Amino acid sequence: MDYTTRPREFNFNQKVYEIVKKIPKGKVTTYGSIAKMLGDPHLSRQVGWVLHANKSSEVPCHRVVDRTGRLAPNFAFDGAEEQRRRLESEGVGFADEIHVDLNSCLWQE
DNA sequence: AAAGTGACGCATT
DNA sequence: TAATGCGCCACTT
Repeated sequence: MDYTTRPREFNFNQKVYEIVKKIPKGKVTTYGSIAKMLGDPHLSRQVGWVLHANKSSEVPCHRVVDRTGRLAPNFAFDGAEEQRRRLESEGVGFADEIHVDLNSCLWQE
């Protein structure tokens, strides 16, 4: 990481990771929620960027969806199907093929 | 260096 | 109700 030119970004990334790691099993959260927890509701896009940059890692990014509950892109993991499968096995309910049931599974501090 | 792009979200048309 | 536009910020070309 380049602290000189991107000090803010570095800190932001760390925070995002910390939050995502805290998501309990069987729950999901949204990019917007994470951004809000960080203090700036408008950083939702960056949250997505951070997760994409890290994708498959120690961070359970499959528990992060957009504000409608829609699963992220087919580009992540092995495809949206894989993500849905993982979420379902954790007990996350689905409204339809690509939308989680935020009503009962949305996690918030 | 400038413009285009994107794991988003909200307001407006 | 659906479609479009704009803000936000880092990345890529």
